[in-house]
Amino acid sequence: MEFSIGELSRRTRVKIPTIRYYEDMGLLRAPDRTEGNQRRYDRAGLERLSFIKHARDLGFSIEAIAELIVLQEHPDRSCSSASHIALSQLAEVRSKITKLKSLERELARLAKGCDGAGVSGDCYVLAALADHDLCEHEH
Amino acid sequence: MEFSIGELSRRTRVKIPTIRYYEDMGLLRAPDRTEGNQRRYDRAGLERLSFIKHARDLGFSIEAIAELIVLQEHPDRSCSSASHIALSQLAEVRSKITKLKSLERELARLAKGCDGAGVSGDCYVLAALADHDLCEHEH
DNA sequence: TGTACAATCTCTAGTGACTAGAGGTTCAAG
DNA sequence: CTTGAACCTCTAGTCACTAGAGATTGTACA
Repeated sequence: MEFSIGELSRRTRVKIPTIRYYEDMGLLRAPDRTEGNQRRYDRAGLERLSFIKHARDLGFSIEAIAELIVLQEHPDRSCSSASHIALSQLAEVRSKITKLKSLERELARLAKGCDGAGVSGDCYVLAALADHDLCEHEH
Repeated sequence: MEFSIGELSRRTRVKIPTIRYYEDMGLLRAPDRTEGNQRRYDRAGLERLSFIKHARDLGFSIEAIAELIVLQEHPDRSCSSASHIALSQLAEVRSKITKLKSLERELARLAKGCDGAGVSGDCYVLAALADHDLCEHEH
């Protein structure tokens, strides 16, 4: 079973330039080529790219994914760093959520103060941005 | 009252290269210079930069901030676009929160499956990333 | 007034994770 | 054998900065 890069792209929903980018970054092995120099992937390539896609969707960085791939290729090594990577990603996601929630509160308050009907000289959005004291919380 | 760029940076907690970047981007007016070509800011510059910092902290893009500044400088114009900008920023923040919450659930599950004690051949984190069927939800 | 040295200047290049486009070549169906 | 979709490489652009080189200036202290 052999796939062109387009076929691989369709199956994984990863765009073609992104696939080539992952190859450049060393996440994907350079696949075999046709005589005319076009990439031909096999099942292993498909699985590897699915792994990468899945990890990217979960917000892992390219660097973290590279580490995870090394672990995957050495099934005898301790997986403590895999666990560590996942936990720190989780911590990061949680801290982002916390921050965004505070932004949400602030923005909702801001937006409620202005219905867009007046002139900008009276606009609460602009006033609040200019004067931090109008904020309820620090951010 | 005159500030050097360093003093302005200290007061606003915006880094010096970032201040110069905002000037390049047209968010900050080019301030007066000393004879030796160093920037000297006044109160207006400080207030403008505080406005920008505040908006950036709330996640507004440079482009959106530029629009807000135009409105600020024309107090007679309708503020409907200010309201629109704030509302769409709010919508974006909310959609990010939703996405991150779903990632959080998935990552928590992933991390719980591996305590980091085993070898990576048995690692649930790696297995789950390789096989999407092990996920509870689509993402 | 001299001298250190911290602060500032401009400029280029790098970050992460792609995306867009130019200009050329190859594959596969009819 | 022809057509045209798909592929190739390469460069440059995105966003909002950040880092560093190499030169100049401002200021506090002796």
